Amino acid sequence: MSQTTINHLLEGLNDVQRAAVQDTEGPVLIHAGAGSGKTRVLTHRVAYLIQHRKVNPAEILAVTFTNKAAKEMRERILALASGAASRIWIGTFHSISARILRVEAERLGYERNFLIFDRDDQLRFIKQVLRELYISEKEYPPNSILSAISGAKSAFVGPKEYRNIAREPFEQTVAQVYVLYQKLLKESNGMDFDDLLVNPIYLFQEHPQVLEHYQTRFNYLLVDEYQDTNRTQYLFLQKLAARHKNLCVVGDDDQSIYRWRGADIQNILNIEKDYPGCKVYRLEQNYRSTKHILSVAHSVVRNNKQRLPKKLWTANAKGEKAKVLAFEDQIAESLHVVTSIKEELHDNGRNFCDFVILYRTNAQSRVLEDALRAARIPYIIVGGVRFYERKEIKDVLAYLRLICNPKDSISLKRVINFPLRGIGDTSVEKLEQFAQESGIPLLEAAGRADEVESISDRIEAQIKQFHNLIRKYACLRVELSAGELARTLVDEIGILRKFKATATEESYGRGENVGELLSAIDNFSKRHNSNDLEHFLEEVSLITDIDSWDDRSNAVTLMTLHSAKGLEFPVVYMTGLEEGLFPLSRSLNTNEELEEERRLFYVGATRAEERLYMTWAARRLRYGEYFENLPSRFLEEVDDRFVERIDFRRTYRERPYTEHPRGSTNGRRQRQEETMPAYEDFSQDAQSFYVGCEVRHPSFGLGKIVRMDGRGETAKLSVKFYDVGVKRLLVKYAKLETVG
DNA sequence: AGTTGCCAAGTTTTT
DNA sequence: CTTGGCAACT
Repeated sequence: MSQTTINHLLEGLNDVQRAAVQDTEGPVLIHAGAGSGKTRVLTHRVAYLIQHRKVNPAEILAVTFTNKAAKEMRERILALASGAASRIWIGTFHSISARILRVEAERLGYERNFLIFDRDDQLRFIKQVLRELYISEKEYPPNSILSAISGAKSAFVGPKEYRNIAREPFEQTVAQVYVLYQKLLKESNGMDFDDLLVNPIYLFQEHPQVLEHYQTRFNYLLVDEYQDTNRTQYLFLQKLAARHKNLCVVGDDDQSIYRWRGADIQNILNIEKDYPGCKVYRLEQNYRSTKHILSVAHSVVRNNKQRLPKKLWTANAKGEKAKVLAFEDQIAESLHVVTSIKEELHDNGRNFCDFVILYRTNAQSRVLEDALRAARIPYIIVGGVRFYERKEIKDVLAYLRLICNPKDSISLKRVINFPLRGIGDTSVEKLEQFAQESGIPLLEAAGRADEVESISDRIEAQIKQFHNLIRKYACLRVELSAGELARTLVDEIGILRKFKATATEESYGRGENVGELLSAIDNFSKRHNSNDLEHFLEEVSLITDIDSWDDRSNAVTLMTLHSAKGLEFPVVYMTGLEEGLFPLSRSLNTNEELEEERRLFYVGATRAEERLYMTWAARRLRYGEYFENLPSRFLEEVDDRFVERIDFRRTYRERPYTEHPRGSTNGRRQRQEETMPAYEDFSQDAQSFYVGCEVRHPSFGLGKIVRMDGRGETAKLSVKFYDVGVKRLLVKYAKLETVG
């Protein structure tokens, strides 16, 4: 490759970036602050490896956080390097593992056409296990058990180890379920998301020659968003890098926001210990945001104790001060966001796609949507109910999955009576029992329904018909493309006609969704020039909303703060900045959780290039009830040098402090007085409680309010007592007094 | 077997 | 305000 090309690769990089690109051998850790051009470093590094170090592209493995990021990286590398770059493996941990496991599945006792089960399927399995064990779902909620199992897998704790460390009754129950859950998954020839990460490690442990193959195969490893890897992912990388140690990880401890999902911040904090001789680079120049925006982000995140000291800087302009806007309620908030967008469009000549509206929880999107729709502003919403998780979509997919994988009993149970065939729960149970006794998959049992005495002839005929239907399509699969097959199937089971016949707006939408699914499959068939239904199903199970988010369409984007990671927008609205919502009240129990919320704020703020708006509402409708809110503590952590604060609330008459009969006089109380809007009946409260307030209860002792629903004497409080834990109390009845 | 309607519960965040 | 689960209908 010519010298000019190499220079071209290094041109326009700053000194640190250039050094990080050229330092290709051995372990490298790149601390990359928000907007510091880390994607640039990664892509240039890959291109540099190929062009300058003459590395075979097929030896490079690049791991990203989302499929979308993978796609982008591939495009950018292709632009820099030759077409050979298409042979690089780029993907998420999940998609890469799936790709490896497709080849190696049989070594682990799975079939190659194993399926990937999503959360919904996982819950069905858990429920089935609970039923078998006669464990009550009330006592042990399937959701909690699932999170426990998922947590264990993220920490690479298998069923046996889990059983050994399980102490409390809940954990022991989980241990029991865990074993059977895994057994059931395997019998269905399926893996859940976590298995995709765990199984390659088992594979490497049990088959050293396989590990060796992949170690040689992937000579250069690059990992993006390293701060959000978990223990299992760490082990995966460790195994692969053990020989050559050519591991380059890029991350930012301030942007670690997936601790709740098992991400282990130690992975980044300890990498220098784990990889002796590891080179460390710090990208601290930000190219994205104005000085003011960076200062806002920094003022908040600097309050975290668990963090590597650092400060981003930028040569960009100071820009406008960020805005902190207060509103009466969530309606006023969303209306103002719309007004502000219109102003920006008009005054600054922006496009719809320049805006993003961020929020902490998906439930907050509805009001914003309403306001945008009323103003006829086009918007795209990322997240919420995912397309591939909609009922009608999952039903059609369940057919396709069953056709691909006759062992998939979960899918079978989903569709055996959809559309209605008169095969009820009791018949399915009988069939299941028969399958279990004979040790055959459920579908095969369906084919032999005549052997089950207790099933009536009429139902038996229905079951057999269903069985034949699946068999027919299993055969057709060879002749038809995935698209044709799905279309024929949907036609035969007549669900589109059914949706049409129901003629409600809802069923109409469902029909449309199924139509959309069919064209997605068609598209896939064309794009891949293959009739491989399995590949489609795999892609579908690993796809996320952010992956399909189309940033070219000209619309305002709405998404959660979590989804926003890695993206940037000229104008950012961070909404719902209220104590209890952001930071979320559930995160106030431990400092670790609070710090994660703070990092989330940091991620949100650093998405902004030019303008940052932060809004909060004094009252917000939640669970169909209005809640009183205080502004988020994060807003108070920001210095007024960087923000302008505007209160859009109608000014109520000032309420003299003394009107509160028993108002205490500590500092906290006062602060609340300043920020709390005065309401008609507020002065009648015997006492004022607020989240974070310390209280005394005659029998529970001292505690702290962690949540407050409603106000006045009908308010419901969650109080975390230092001795007895969290209790739910009604102000009216509990004899609580404030401490101060 | 399937439909309707009531009640309870719940929301973090997602690969 | 929504969703899911369950019970009591048709």
